Amino acid sequence: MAHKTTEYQAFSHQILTWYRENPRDLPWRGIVDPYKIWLSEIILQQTRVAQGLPYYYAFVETYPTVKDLALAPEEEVLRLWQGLGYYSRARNLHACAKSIWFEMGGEFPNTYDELLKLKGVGSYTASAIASFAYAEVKAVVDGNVFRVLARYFGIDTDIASSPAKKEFEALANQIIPKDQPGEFNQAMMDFGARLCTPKNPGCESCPLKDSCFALLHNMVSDLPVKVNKIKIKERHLHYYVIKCGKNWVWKKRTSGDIWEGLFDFPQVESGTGDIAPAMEIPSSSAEETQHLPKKYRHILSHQRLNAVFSEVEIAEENLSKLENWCEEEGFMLVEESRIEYLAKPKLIVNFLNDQGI
DNA sequence: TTCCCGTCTA
DNA sequence: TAGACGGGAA
Repeated sequence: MAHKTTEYQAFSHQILTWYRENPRDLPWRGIVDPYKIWLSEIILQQTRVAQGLPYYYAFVETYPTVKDLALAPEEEVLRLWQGLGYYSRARNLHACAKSIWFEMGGEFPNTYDELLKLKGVGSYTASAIASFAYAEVKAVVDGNVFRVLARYFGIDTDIASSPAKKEFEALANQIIPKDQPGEFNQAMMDFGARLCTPKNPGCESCPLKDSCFALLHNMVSDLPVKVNKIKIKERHLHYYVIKCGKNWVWKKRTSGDIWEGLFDFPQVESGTGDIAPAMEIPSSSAEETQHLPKKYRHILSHQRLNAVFSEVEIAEENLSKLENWCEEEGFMLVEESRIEYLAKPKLIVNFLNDQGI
Protein backbone atom coordinates (compact mmCIF):
# COMPACT_ATOMS: atom_id res chain seq x y z
CA MET A 1 0.00 0.00 0.00
CA ALA A 2 2.75 2.39 -0.94
CA HIS A 3 0.38 5.00 -2.32
CA LYS A 4 -1.57 5.05 0.93
CA THR A 5 1.54 5.61 2.98
CA THR A 6 2.40 8.53 0.75
CA GLU A 7 -1.10 9.91 1.04
CA TYR A 8 -1.00 9.63 4.82
CA GLN A 9 2.39 11.34 4.95
CA ALA A 10 1.11 14.19 2.83
CA PHE A 11 -1.94 14.50 5.05
CA SER A 12 -0.02 14.57 8.34
CA HIS A 13 2.54 16.96 6.88
CA GLN A 14 -0.20 19.42 5.91
CA ILE A 15 -1.88 19.11 9.29
CA LEU A 16 1.38 19.70 11.14
CA THR A 17 2.30 22.66 8.96
CA TRP A 18 -1.10 24.21 9.58
CA TYR A 19 -0.75 23.58 13.32
CA ARG A 20 2.60 25.35 13.60
CA GLU A 21 0.95 28.49 12.27
CA ASN A 22 -2.38 28.14 14.05
CA PRO A 23 -1.96 26.51 17.47
CA ARG A 24 -4.46 27.22 20.21
CA ASP A 25 -2.88 28.95 23.14
CA LEU A 26 -3.75 26.57 25.97
CA PRO A 27 -2.18 26.63 29.44
CA TRP A 28 -1.23 22.94 29.37
CA ARG A 29 0.48 23.16 25.99
CA GLY A 30 4.18 22.43 26.29
CA ILE A 31 3.73 21.03 29.78
CA VAL A 32 5.32 17.64 30.33
CA ASP A 33 4.00 16.96 33.84
CA PRO A 34 1.71 13.95 33.28
CA TYR A 35 -0.38 14.93 36.31
CA LYS A 36 -1.32 18.30 34.82
CA ILE A 37 -1.92 16.78 31.40
CA TRP A 38 -4.18 14.17 32.99
CA LEU A 39 -6.03 16.90 34.91
CA SER A 40 -6.59 18.92 31.76
CA GLU A 41 -7.75 15.91 29.74
CA ILE A 42 -10.25 14.72 32.34
CA ILE A 43 -11.64 18.25 32.64
CA LEU A 44 -11.94 18.51 28.87
CA GLN A 45 -13.83 15.25 28.40
CA GLN A 46 -17.23 16.20 26.97
CA THR A 47 -16.46 19.79 27.81
CA ARG A 48 -15.60 22.87 25.79
CA VAL A 49 -12.23 24.45 26.38
CA ALA A 50 -13.75 27.79 27.37
CA GLN A 51 -15.87 26.12 30.02
CA GLY A 52 -13.09 23.90 31.36
CA LEU A 53 -10.35 26.52 31.50
CA PRO A 54 -11.30 28.16 34.85
CA TYR A 55 -11.61 24.70 36.43
CA TYR A 56 -8.15 23.75 35.19
CA TYR A 57 -6.65 26.85 36.80
CA ALA A 58 -8.54 26.20 40.03
CA PHE A 59 -7.42 22.58 40.24
CA VAL A 60 -3.77 23.28 39.44
CA GLU A 61 -3.77 26.06 42.02
CA THR A 62 -5.54 24.05 44.72
CA TYR A 63 -3.84 20.72 43.98
CA PRO A 64 -0.46 21.43 42.33
CA THR A 65 0.62 17.80 42.58
CA VAL A 66 -1.01 14.39 42.61
CA LYS A 67 -0.16 14.22 46.31
CA ASP A 68 -2.20 17.34 47.07
CA LEU A 69 -5.17 15.86 45.24
CA ALA A 70 -4.75 12.49 46.94
CA LEU A 71 -4.77 14.06 50.40
CA ALA A 72 -7.86 16.18 49.78
CA PRO A 73 -11.31 15.07 51.00
CA GLU A 74 -13.59 13.90 48.20
CA GLU A 75 -16.27 16.43 49.11
CA GLU A 76 -13.79 19.26 48.61
CA VAL A 77 -12.84 17.92 45.18
CA LEU A 78 -16.50 17.64 44.19
CA ARG A 79 -17.12 21.19 45.41
CA LEU A 80 -14.31 22.48 43.20
CA TRP A 81 -15.84 20.52 40.31
CA GLN A 82 -19.29 22.01 40.96
CA GLY A 83 -20.97 23.19 37.77
CA LEU A 84 -18.77 21.24 35.36
CA GLY A 85 -21.07 18.21 35.14
CA TYR A 86 -20.34 14.50 34.72
CA TYR A 87 -19.37 14.30 38.35
CA SER A 88 -18.02 10.75 38.09
CA ARG A 89 -15.02 12.40 36.45
CA ALA A 90 -14.22 14.18 39.71
CA ARG A 91 -14.80 11.09 41.84
CA ASN A 92 -12.61 8.98 39.55
CA LEU A 93 -9.95 11.70 39.44
CA HIS A 94 -9.74 11.73 43.21
CA ALA A 95 -9.79 7.92 43.50
CA CYS A 96 -6.96 7.67 40.95
CA ALA A 97 -4.87 10.28 42.74
CA LYS A 98 -5.22 8.31 45.97
CA SER A 99 -4.30 5.08 44.24
CA ILE A 100 -1.28 6.68 42.51
CA TRP A 101 -0.08 8.29 45.72
CA PHE A 102 -0.76 5.51 48.22
CA GLU A 103 -0.41 2.36 46.13
CA MET A 104 1.93 3.29 43.29
CA GLY A 105 4.41 5.26 45.34
CA GLY A 106 3.42 8.54 43.73
CA GLU A 107 4.78 7.33 40.40
CA PHE A 108 2.46 8.37 37.57
CA PRO A 109 1.71 5.53 35.12
CA ASN A 110 3.90 6.10 32.07
CA THR A 111 2.60 3.84 29.32
CA TYR A 112 -0.65 3.73 27.38
CA ASP A 113 -1.52 0.31 28.80
CA GLU A 114 -0.90 1.38 32.39
CA LEU A 115 -2.75 4.67 31.93
CA LEU A 116 -5.74 2.77 30.56
CA LYS A 117 -6.11 0.99 33.89
CA LEU A 118 -6.90 4.25 35.66
CA LYS A 119 -10.58 4.86 36.38
CA GLY A 120 -12.02 7.43 34.04
CA VAL A 121 -9.15 7.04 31.58
CA GLY A 122 -10.25 5.47 28.31
CA SER A 123 -8.46 5.16 25.01
CA TYR A 124 -8.68 8.87 24.20
CA THR A 125 -7.25 10.11 27.49
CA ALA A 126 -4.62 7.35 27.69
CA SER A 127 -3.45 8.25 24.18
CA ALA A 128 -3.37 11.94 25.00
CA ILE A 129 -1.27 11.52 28.15
CA ALA A 130 0.99 8.87 26.62
CA SER A 131 1.73 10.94 23.53
CA PHE A 132 2.01 14.37 25.22
CA ALA A 133 4.00 13.34 28.28
CA TYR A 134 5.91 10.28 27.04
CA ALA A 135 5.98 10.64 23.23
CA GLU A 136 4.33 7.26 22.87
CA VAL A 137 2.93 6.70 19.38
CA LYS A 138 -0.78 6.50 20.14
CA ALA A 139 -3.33 8.47 18.15
CA VAL A 140 -6.08 10.31 19.97
CA VAL A 141 -9.58 10.03 18.58
CA ASP A 142 -11.89 12.66 19.98
CA GLY A 143 -14.82 14.42 18.35
CA ASN A 144 -12.49 16.65 16.38
CA VAL A 145 -10.49 13.73 15.00
CA PHE A 146 -13.67 11.85 14.07
CA ARG A 147 -14.80 14.87 12.08
CA VAL A 148 -11.51 15.58 10.32
CA LEU A 149 -10.95 11.96 9.31
CA ALA A 150 -14.56 11.32 8.30
CA ARG A 151 -14.54 14.35 6.03
CA TYR A 152 -11.09 14.06 4.54
CA PHE A 153 -11.25 10.31 3.86
CA GLY A 154 -14.99 10.17 3.21
CA ILE A 155 -15.86 7.70 5.96
CA ASP A 156 -19.60 7.40 6.54
CA THR A 157 -19.57 4.96 9.46
CA ASP A 158 -21.89 6.17 12.22
CA ILE A 159 -19.45 7.64 14.71
CA ALA A 160 -21.81 6.84 17.58
CA SER A 161 -21.46 3.13 16.88
CA SER A 162 -18.95 0.83 18.52
CA PRO A 163 -17.13 -0.34 15.35
CA ALA A 164 -16.53 3.29 14.37
CA LYS A 165 -14.23 3.84 17.31
CA LYS A 166 -12.00 0.95 16.26
CA GLU A 167 -12.09 1.93 12.61
CA PHE A 168 -11.10 5.55 13.26
CA GLU A 169 -8.47 4.60 15.83
CA ALA A 170 -6.89 2.17 13.40
CA LEU A 171 -6.80 4.81 10.68
CA ALA A 172 -5.43 7.51 12.97
CA ASN A 173 -2.72 5.15 14.18
CA GLN A 174 -1.75 4.50 10.54
CA ILE A 175 -1.40 8.20 9.88
CA ILE A 176 0.30 9.42 13.05
CA PRO A 177 4.00 10.25 12.44
CA LYS A 178 6.17 8.14 14.73
CA ASP A 179 8.64 10.94 15.36
CA GLN A 180 6.13 13.50 16.66
CA PRO A 181 2.99 11.78 17.94
CA GLY A 182 2.10 14.44 20.52
CA GLU A 183 2.42 17.28 18.04
CA PHE A 184 0.28 15.43 15.52
CA ASN A 185 -2.42 14.65 18.08
CA GLN A 186 -2.63 18.27 19.19
CA ALA A 187 -2.57 19.37 15.56
CA MET A 188 -5.54 17.15 14.67
CA MET A 189 -7.60 18.40 17.58
CA ASP A 190 -6.79 22.07 16.96
CA PHE A 191 -7.46 21.64 13.27
CA GLY A 192 -10.87 20.19 14.07
CA ALA A 193 -11.61 22.82 16.69
CA ARG A 194 -10.56 25.86 14.67
CA LEU A 195 -10.84 25.07 10.97
CA CYS A 196 -12.71 21.83 10.31
CA THR A 197 -15.53 22.85 12.63
CA PRO A 198 -18.96 21.15 12.81
CA LYS A 199 -20.71 24.16 11.31
CA ASN A 200 -19.31 26.67 8.82
CA PRO A 201 -15.88 25.07 8.47
CA GLY A 202 -13.15 27.15 6.81
CA CYS A 203 -12.89 25.04 3.66
CA GLU A 204 -11.83 28.00 1.49
CA SER A 205 -8.66 28.50 3.50
CA CYS A 206 -8.07 24.81 4.23
CA PRO A 207 -4.66 23.47 3.21
CA LEU A 208 -6.36 20.15 2.38
CA LYS A 209 -9.06 21.57 0.13
CA ASP A 210 -7.70 19.98 -3.04
CA SER A 211 -7.81 16.45 -1.66
CA CYS A 212 -10.61 16.46 0.94
CA PHE A 213 -13.21 13.83 -0.01
CA ALA A 214 -16.09 15.65 1.62
CA LEU A 215 -15.29 18.95 -0.05
CA LEU A 216 -14.72 17.38 -3.47
CA HIS A 217 -18.01 15.50 -3.21
CA ASN A 218 -19.96 18.35 -1.64
CA MET A 219 -20.55 16.30 1.51
CA VAL A 220 -18.97 18.50 4.15
CA SER A 221 -22.27 19.03 5.94
CA ASP A 222 -23.09 15.29 5.70
CA LEU A 223 -19.94 14.05 7.43
CA PRO A 224 -19.32 12.75 9.97
CA VAL A 225 -22.45 10.62 10.17
CA LYS A 226 -23.90 10.57 13.63
CA VAL A 227 -27.14 8.82 14.40
CA ASN A 228 -28.77 10.48 17.34
CA LYS A 229 -30.77 8.09 19.43
CA ILE A 230 -30.86 9.48 22.91
CA LYS A 231 -34.14 9.04 24.67
CA ILE A 232 -35.03 11.98 26.83
CA LYS A 233 -36.77 11.21 30.07
CA GLU A 234 -39.17 13.71 31.59
CA ARG A 235 -38.96 13.80 35.41
CA HIS A 236 -40.91 15.61 38.10
CA LEU A 237 -39.10 16.31 41.34
CA HIS A 238 -40.72 17.84 44.37
CA TYR A 239 -38.11 19.28 46.71
CA TYR A 240 -38.74 20.17 50.33
CA VAL A 241 -36.58 23.01 51.56
CA ILE A 242 -36.85 22.44 55.29
CA LYS A 243 -35.45 25.12 57.59
CA CYS A 244 -35.24 25.30 61.35
CA GLY A 245 -33.84 28.69 62.23
CA LYS A 246 -30.52 28.88 60.38
CA ASN A 247 -30.37 25.11 59.84
CA TRP A 248 -31.32 23.56 56.52
CA VAL A 249 -32.04 19.91 55.82
CA TRP A 250 -29.78 18.50 53.08
CA LYS A 251 -29.40 15.12 51.42
CA LYS A 252 -26.27 13.66 49.89
CA ARG A 253 -27.18 11.97 46.61
CA THR A 254 -26.30 8.31 46.27
CA SER A 255 -25.35 6.11 43.34
CA GLY A 256 -27.76 4.95 40.68
CA ASP A 257 -28.99 8.35 39.64
CA ILE A 258 -27.73 11.71 38.43
CA TRP A 259 -25.47 13.91 40.56
CA GLU A 260 -23.96 11.13 42.69
CA GLY A 261 -22.09 12.56 45.66
CA LEU A 262 -23.62 16.02 45.36
CA PHE A 263 -26.02 17.61 47.85
CA ASP A 264 -29.64 18.55 47.38
CA PHE A 265 -32.84 18.46 49.46
CA PRO A 266 -35.26 15.76 50.59
CA GLN A 267 -37.36 15.06 47.56
CA VAL A 268 -40.33 13.12 46.27
CA GLU A 269 -40.59 12.14 42.63
CA SER A 270 -43.86 11.66 40.81
CA GLY A 271 -44.64 10.28 37.39
CA THR A 272 -46.53 13.19 35.97
CA GLY A 273 -46.23 16.11 38.34
CA ASP A 274 -50.00 16.47 38.33
CA ILE A 275 -50.38 15.29 41.89
CA ALA A 276 -48.49 17.21 44.55
CA PRO A 277 -46.61 14.47 46.39
CA ALA A 278 -46.58 14.57 50.16
CA MET A 279 -43.71 14.07 52.52
CA GLU A 280 -44.07 13.33 56.21
CA ILE A 281 -42.07 16.01 57.94
CA PRO A 282 -42.13 16.08 61.74
CA SER A 283 -43.49 19.12 63.55
CA SER A 284 -44.69 20.77 60.41
CA SER A 285 -48.20 21.69 59.44
CA ALA A 286 -49.81 23.06 56.34
CA GLU A 287 -49.59 26.59 57.70
CA GLU A 288 -45.87 26.18 58.07
CA THR A 289 -45.39 25.64 54.36
CA GLN A 290 -44.78 29.33 54.05
CA HIS A 291 -44.30 30.34 50.48
CA LEU A 292 -45.71 29.38 47.13
CA PRO A 293 -43.76 26.54 45.56
CA LYS A 294 -41.13 27.71 43.07
CA LYS A 295 -40.87 25.92 39.75
CA TYR A 296 -37.73 25.27 37.74
CA ARG A 297 -37.01 23.45 34.52
CA HIS A 298 -33.53 22.04 34.11
CA ILE A 299 -32.26 20.33 30.97
CA LEU A 300 -29.70 17.53 30.99
CA SER A 301 -28.63 15.51 27.98
CA HIS A 302 -30.84 12.54 28.88
CA GLN A 303 -33.41 14.10 31.18
CA ARG A 304 -35.68 17.07 31.46
CA LEU A 305 -36.23 17.93 35.08
CA ASN A 306 -39.30 19.72 36.30
CA ALA A 307 -38.51 20.74 39.86
CA VAL A 308 -40.82 22.25 42.44
CA PHE A 309 -39.37 23.69 45.65
CA SER A 310 -41.61 23.98 48.71
CA GLU A 311 -40.28 25.77 51.74
CA VAL A 312 -41.10 24.38 55.17
CA GLU A 313 -40.33 26.26 58.38
CA ILE A 314 -39.92 24.21 61.54
CA ALA A 315 -40.24 25.95 64.91
CA GLU A 316 -36.87 26.12 66.65
CA GLU A 317 -38.29 24.39 69.73
CA ASN A 318 -38.65 21.25 67.58
CA LEU A 319 -35.00 21.15 66.54
CA SER A 320 -34.21 17.93 68.40
CA LYS A 321 -37.18 16.17 66.79
CA LEU A 322 -35.91 17.32 63.41
CA GLU A 323 -32.43 16.08 64.24
CA ASN A 324 -33.79 12.63 65.08
CA TRP A 325 -35.76 12.54 61.86
CA CYS A 326 -32.66 13.50 59.82
CA GLU A 327 -30.73 10.73 61.54
CA GLU A 328 -33.38 8.16 60.58
CA GLU A 329 -33.77 9.35 57.02
CA GLY A 330 -30.10 9.89 56.21
CA PHE A 331 -30.47 13.64 55.91
CA MET A 332 -28.19 16.21 57.46
CA LEU A 333 -28.65 19.61 59.05
CA VAL A 334 -26.41 22.27 57.59
CA GLU A 335 -25.98 25.74 59.01
CA GLU A 336 -26.76 28.40 56.42
CA SER A 337 -23.22 29.81 56.29
CA ARG A 338 -21.87 26.33 55.45
CA ILE A 339 -24.08 25.84 52.39
CA GLU A 340 -21.61 27.40 50.00
CA TYR A 341 -19.09 24.66 50.81
CA LEU A 342 -21.41 21.86 49.70
CA ALA A 343 -21.04 20.52 46.17
CA LYS A 344 -24.41 21.11 44.57
CA PRO A 345 -26.01 20.49 41.15
CA LYS A 346 -26.52 23.56 38.98
CA LEU A 347 -30.28 23.32 39.52
CA ILE A 348 -29.83 23.74 43.28
CA VAL A 349 -27.29 26.54 42.80
CA ASN A 350 -29.81 28.35 40.58
CA PHE A 351 -32.52 27.96 43.20
CA LEU A 352 -30.25 29.23 45.98
CA ASN A 353 -29.15 32.20 43.90
CA ASP A 354 -32.79 33.19 43.47
CA GLN A 355 -33.18 32.93 47.25
CA GLY A 356 -30.30 35.35 47.68
CA ILE A 357 -28.09 32.61 49.15
C1' DT B 1 -31.82 22.21 18.43
C1' DT B 2 -27.03 20.50 17.98
C1' DC B 3 -22.42 20.36 19.47
C1' DC B 4 -19.03 19.28 23.05
C1' DC B 5 -17.09 11.15 20.86
C1' DG B 6 -15.41 10.01 26.27
C1' DT B 7 -16.01 6.46 29.79
C1' DC B 8 -18.34 3.26 32.39
C1' DT B 9 -21.84 -0.01 33.14
C1' DA B 10 -25.84 -2.88 32.69
C1' DT C 1 -23.72 -2.76 22.49
C1' DA C 2 -26.83 0.62 24.09
C1' DG C 3 -27.79 3.77 27.50
C1' DA C 4 -26.43 6.92 31.31
C1' DC C 5 -24.08 10.78 32.67
C1' DG C 6 -24.17 17.85 32.93
C1' DG C 7 -24.10 21.99 31.60
C1' DG C 8 -23.28 25.75 28.43
C1' DA C 9 -22.85 27.77 24.13
C1' DA C 10 -23.66 28.22 19.05
